[in-house]
Amino acid sequence: MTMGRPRAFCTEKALDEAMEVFWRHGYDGATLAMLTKAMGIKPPSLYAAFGSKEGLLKAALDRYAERRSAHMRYVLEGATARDVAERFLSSIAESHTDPANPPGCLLVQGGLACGAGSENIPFELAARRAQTETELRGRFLRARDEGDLPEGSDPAALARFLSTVASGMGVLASSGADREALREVARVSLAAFPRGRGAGEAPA
Amino acid sequence: MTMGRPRAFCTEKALDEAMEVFWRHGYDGATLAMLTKAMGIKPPSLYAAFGSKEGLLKAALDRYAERRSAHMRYVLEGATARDVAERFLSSIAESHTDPANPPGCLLVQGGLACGAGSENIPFELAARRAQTETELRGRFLRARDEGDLPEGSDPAALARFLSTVASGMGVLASSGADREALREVARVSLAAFPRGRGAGEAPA
DNA sequence: AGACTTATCTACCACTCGTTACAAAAGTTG
DNA sequence: CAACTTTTGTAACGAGTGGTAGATAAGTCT
Repeated sequence: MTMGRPRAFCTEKALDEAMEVFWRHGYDGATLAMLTKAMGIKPPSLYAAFGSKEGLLKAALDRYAERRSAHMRYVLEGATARDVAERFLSSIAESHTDPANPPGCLLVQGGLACGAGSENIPFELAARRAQTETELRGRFLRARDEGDLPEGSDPAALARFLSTVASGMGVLASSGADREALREVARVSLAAFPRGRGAGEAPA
Repeated sequence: MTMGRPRAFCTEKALDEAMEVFWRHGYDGATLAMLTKAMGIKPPSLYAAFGSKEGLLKAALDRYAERRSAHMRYVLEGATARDVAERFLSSIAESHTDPANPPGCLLVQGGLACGAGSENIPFELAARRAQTETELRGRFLRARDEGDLPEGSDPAALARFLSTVASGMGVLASSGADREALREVARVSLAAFPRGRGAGEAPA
């Protein structure tokens, strides 16, 4: 098919390894030496395939989003706004403590602050985090139109609240909190969420 | 008084400048060049006074905790558990968007993930974050004993929830969210908090 | 004054960073 | 086969990293 010497490594497997390194050490903390070792390739192969360290991160972020999209679709398919919130928080509690990955969220661990020369990385990550909030807001706007949220509810505020709690759970998981701790936070958070179309009841 | 040549810079002023650099760029992202320039001193003075880059961070963290202690004392003096929660979230919304400081929380911005040679930094920051949760938990345990929380309430879970939301607000502020956005999150979060000793009402 | 103690500055250390020439290797195409 | 195209490994690039000698300056002590 394609001409020239064929690539000796699997791009997707390599991206998975790179993702793990960025996840565990952050963008600045992840060195080319770590990345190339984990990916099992040498620097020239990395640069030929991804352009730069930043290009590699973006490719890894794309793959991360791709992985998450199935979960997010399931979350948004919740019958009611409250179902959606419950699914969202539960899925976060599980995924952020999945032993197959570093703890927390790549979009948070990747880097909230970076050094000289990578100042744009935090923006990139923030933009990807905002994506989730946008999806939730859209779903909650629909829920309000469907009469699925009480009158006084603010769909945008609820979406931002959930997304903020998710970020907080990322920080918590990154500190070594176990799955049960995250589930507890999810449970308490859900009490802030309006029930059906009426008023709430006894929160925890 | 003390013998030898007197120090030509003010330790506390220098620490404030260093704090700002760590806050804005994270531990790994903050280079000695940035730090010495901001502090207005040369590397040997820095090392004589603080021992190492890590020593400087810890000194800055101590100063950060000192600054916050007054706010935290005010928060814990709230009459009821709900007052405490309200004061806590409000104070976080204000302080994390204080234009006098970089956005967010130093204990989050400082570094959730670090590179080789500074793997212990995230632990240090996590330990300091846990301090706040511990203080809240202590206050809520007292509140329960005073009959200030409903029967089924879990003081530890509530403390962890608030501390998690605070971390999330740090991430949000770091993404450029304005003060009003954080206040909104605080308001919604408070709906998860039990009212008085009875059941809750219509949340937002 | 002179001995002593501590801080400051200039210059530099060994090392690591992200990135890239260059040539050899491994394929496809005529 | 030879021409072409792309990938791979070795080795290195300049720039910047955290950290430090060693000399000098600026004070206090006897």
